[in-house]
Parts: sequence; C-alpha cells; structure tokens
Amino acid sequence: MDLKEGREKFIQSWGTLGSHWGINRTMAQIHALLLVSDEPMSANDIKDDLNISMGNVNMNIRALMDWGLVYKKLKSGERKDFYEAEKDMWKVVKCIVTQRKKKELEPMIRVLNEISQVKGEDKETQEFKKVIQEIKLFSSKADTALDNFMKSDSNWVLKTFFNVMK
Amino acid sequence: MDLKEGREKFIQSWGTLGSHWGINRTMAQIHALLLVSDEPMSANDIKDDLNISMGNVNMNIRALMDWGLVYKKLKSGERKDFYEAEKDMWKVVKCIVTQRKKKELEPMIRVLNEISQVKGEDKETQEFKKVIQEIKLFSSKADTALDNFMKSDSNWVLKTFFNVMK
DNA sequence: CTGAGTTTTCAAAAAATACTGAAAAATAAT
DNA sequence: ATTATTTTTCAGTATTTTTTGAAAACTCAG
Repeated sequence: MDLKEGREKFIQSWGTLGSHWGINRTMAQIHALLLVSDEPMSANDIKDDLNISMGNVNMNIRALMDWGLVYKKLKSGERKDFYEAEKDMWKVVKCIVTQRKKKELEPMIRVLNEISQVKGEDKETQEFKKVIQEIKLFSSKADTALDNFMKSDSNWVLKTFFNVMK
Repeated sequence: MDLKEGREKFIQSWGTLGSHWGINRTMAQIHALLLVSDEPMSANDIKDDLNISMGNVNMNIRALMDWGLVYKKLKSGERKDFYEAEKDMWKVVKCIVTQRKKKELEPMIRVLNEISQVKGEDKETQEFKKVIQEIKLFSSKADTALDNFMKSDSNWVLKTFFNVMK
C-alpha cells in the first residue's frame, strides 16, 4: 500500500466513523484530511482534494470549528484562510463529548425534570413517575460523571481503565 | 401536565436522543414506549400506540433485540409475542457501548493496522505513519479501556467519576 | 472607490435513510 | 388438512439529510 492509497483509506474510514458520532461524513473526511496533512490547507485545497463544492467545504469547516476540532490558521502573505486539525486525540474526544453532552444529555435532563411534574394519584401515573425518576437519577449522575471525565486528564483515565479493574 | 402528555413527551425526547446514538428515531421511540409501559406489549399494541406500520414495528423490534435493549416475553395463553424493555439504565448504556465498539471502533483499528503498513521512505510518508501511529495507539487504549469499563459495575464507575477527581 | 479574490448563504437537486402496505411465510388452533 | 392469526420480507414511496451551484456579501490591494 502506498501513501496515496493509505491516505485515501484513512479519510474514508474516518468519515464512516464520524458519521456514527454526530459528525457527518464529509465533515469527518475534512477532519481526516487535515489530520494527515502536515501543512494547513485552504478551503480551496480541501475542495480539490475531496472533490466537493466550496459551499460544502465552507459549511462543514465552520461546523468543525464550532465543535473545536479545527482551527483557522492565517499564513502571512496569504489572503486565503488556512485550516488545521486538532491532532491530540484526547482533546478530540473531549470536544465531541462536551458538545454532545450539551446537545443531547442536557436537553434530555430538562425534559425529564418537566415530566416528573406529571400530576395524578393513580397507580399508572405513580409507576410512570418511578421509571422517569430512575432515568433522571441515572442521567444526572452521568452528567456529573462526564463533567469530571472532561476535567480529568487523558493519562489518568486511560491508566485507570486500562489496568486497575479486575 | 398529565400522564398522557408526559408519556408523549418522553417518547418524543427519547426518540430524539436515540437518533443521535445510532438508534433510529422509531427504534428509540419503541424502546421509550416499552420503558414506560408496566406491562409487556405486543407488536400490535406498539403499532397502534405509535401509529406506525406493522412492518416498521417488526423491523425495529428485531433491531432492538439485536442490540439487547428489548426482550421477548411470552404471555401464557396468548398467541402473540410480547416485548419488554431493559429498564436498567446501566445495562442499556453497556449494550449500546458494546455494540458501537464492535461496529465502529474495532473496524477502525483494523484499518489503522492496515494503513500503518504503508511503504515509503520519504518525509511525507514518515509524517503520515507517525500520525496514524498515534491514532492507533490512542484507539487501542480506548478499546481496552472500554472493555474494562464494561466489565466494571455501575456503582464503581459513577462513584469514581462522581467524586474522586479534583 | 473599484474590482479580483475569497467566503458565505440558501433554494433547489441529489442522495441516503426510513416507512408502508401488501404479499408470503410461519405458527398454531380446530 | 384447513383456516385463522401473527410475523417477516421487501419493492416502492416518502421523508430527511446532505450537497451543489450560483448569487450575494465580504475584504483588501491598488
């Protein structure tokens, strides 16, 4: 396998992986491309490399910047914007977890709080409230756990789960 | 808010949450419905409740069973199959993590292994291999960490991340 | 200020994904 | 064996998501 092939394969797979992680295929491919490119790339470079439209590059680059996975890097003497990827995998994971917690877990917890206000003394309602209560408790714990996870450093987490448990 | 409304809202939100977790909207709604239903339900009950076709119920129920999120429960004297949801949230999370690790992380690691065989002595190739190597190392660690995570019990994980860290 | 280069926007088109409905297969009761 | 019920399958349809391409809006050098 040569470089071109390997690079191609990586971009492809990273795209697939990303698409299961709330990052769409193209977004993840752009991220992959920037990951394996030593030099920052312009929107135009990316468009040519992946064979997609400028509009598409633009939208996805901006989304990637929102996620904190890609940075703008200005090259002196160049008018275009250049971009580079966050290459520290631990930071990448933290970015994704932070975003998804905010966009998914937190809204769910808000809904669970609302729902647990349901009125009614009948058995069915009580049953319902019990189930919701349990889910709420678990979710809140997970929420705090994730906050802590994100504060902790890569080594600690990996070491702990890597070895310590039986 | 009354029971009907609350139940509706829960199913709706759980559906949205699930759709970000590799579980499609309807699949997650079925799971939600079964979660808040004290009695096991038949495919027909589910179809009526969510206003979707039998075919849809059937496909999604089977997917849910593959994921390990729903069990078949036969009622004596009844010809139909009945279904109930896994209600232990810790188990639910474990199911999902296990499946996604298998379907996403493991294939990625295989690709990374292939790719790191790329031949070439030039600087560019060496750079590429270095990046891939780092990602591979991180992924393998994550893989083991997830295995351990899944072996550990809910209390341990939540307690550890809940408090212990600074 | 002008205009070439660059980025942004967004309606319409294309692609991917999910759903239906009807028919076929399986299962079980008579 | 026949019939009634339930489950499964899948081609066609509908919905959702992503992408394009062309126009508008910027930006900055001259």
